[in-house]
Amino acid sequence: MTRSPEFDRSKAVDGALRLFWRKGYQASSLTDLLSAMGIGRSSFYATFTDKRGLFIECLDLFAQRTLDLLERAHDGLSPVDALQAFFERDFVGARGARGQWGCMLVSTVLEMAGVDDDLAARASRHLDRVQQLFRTFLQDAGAPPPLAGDLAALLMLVNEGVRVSSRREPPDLGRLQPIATIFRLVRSAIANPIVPELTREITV
Amino acid sequence: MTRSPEFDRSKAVDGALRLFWRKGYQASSLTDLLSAMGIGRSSFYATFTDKRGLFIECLDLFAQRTLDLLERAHDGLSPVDALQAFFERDFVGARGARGQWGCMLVSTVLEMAGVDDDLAARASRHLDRVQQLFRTFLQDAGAPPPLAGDLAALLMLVNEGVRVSSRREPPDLGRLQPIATIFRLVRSAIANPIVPELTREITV
DNA sequence: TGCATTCTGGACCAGTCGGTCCACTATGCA
DNA sequence: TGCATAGTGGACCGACTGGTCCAGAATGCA
Repeated sequence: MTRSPEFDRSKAVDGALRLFWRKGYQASSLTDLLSAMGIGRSSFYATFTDKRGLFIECLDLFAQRTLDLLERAHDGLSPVDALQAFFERDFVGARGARGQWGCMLVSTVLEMAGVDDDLAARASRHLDRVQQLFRTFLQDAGAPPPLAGDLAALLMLVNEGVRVSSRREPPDLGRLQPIATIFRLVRSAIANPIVPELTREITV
Repeated sequence: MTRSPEFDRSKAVDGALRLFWRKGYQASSLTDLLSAMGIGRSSFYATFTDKRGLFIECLDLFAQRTLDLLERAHDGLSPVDALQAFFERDFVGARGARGQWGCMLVSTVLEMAGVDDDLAARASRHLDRVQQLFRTFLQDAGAPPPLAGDLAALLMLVNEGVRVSSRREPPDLGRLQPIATIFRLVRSAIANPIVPELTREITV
């Protein structure tokens, strides 16, 4: 056992994560990755198995950070306020970084579905965990379980949409408006009983 | 002027569109494209400029078809019913084709943002046109213009989310539920005045 | 100091990419 | 029938892909 403990592994992973996040899997060439990580080719293959293996590590890390972010928003805010803050962060938070790059989980589902289904499924499972957290928050806010489930599924759709939308130019502040709208509707749905005559049978 | 009028150009474009739609731009290799189009390499470059040029043609065609689909749904249905039918179609319509492949415009925004920004912007502009159509429908349904604009933006977010979600397995029928939920809320918002105390300042 | 060990820059590999080119085929007209 | 022309299969190209390999640099220990 000699020689220094190599380079800073977690720093390298972080650099890779940022590149994958911004450009996706296929468009991130190994050469790009190496310079983003600040390491050489051999160090790369000595430390990680694959480009694909590294991607999986980044994907899992991204998911964990997202869950942490959401849970941390819960401190000091009411459940629904925390959710709304989480959604708004995608547009205004940390300009130039997470605010513009959308959600790596969503991008991965879209990029890899039909190309590498295992990767797509992995990202999809992470999204399910996020949706579960939405559901918990909504129940904490007083929504009865079935309604909480419905609204959580709806919020996940909106979330996926937000992440797509945040990649469209320009990062207009007006894009915050639909988030305000959906949360107005959600608060109203929790506060008021449903109005049955406005529902409509699903036509299949 | 001799020789037959080459192959069936529009059939070839259609084959390419289906491949691009399913696998995205980068993952569709030229070899895949040629076999999907049923033509040879030289015929390809004699007829189209580029892989990229063909992609643009397919993207525009896809957008036009989407707009047509939406307008055609307006025949015989109320504006909001037409919108809801359009959304539901993404999950149940034409199983195995449009039902599973999401929206090429949305996928393109995500895949190309930061990689080929011109393509991403082109897809984004098409999405704007779709959103305008949403707005028109909502105004036809009696929503005052500002509300119609808000709801159209929200529906576009949900639409983008739906297209992402439709690529996640399994194509569970339960995924229809959030669509029913959002349209219940939308109908309610059009029918009832807003409840001001439920709104909340946007925190920037 | 000198050895053993670990790490790394960069040459190198086969495979694939999008794109070009040309010899050949199939056709319509004289 | 034979020529001119339009269309095409497939060999070929340089560039780049992800991945391997090895010679040599850098280190800790004796």
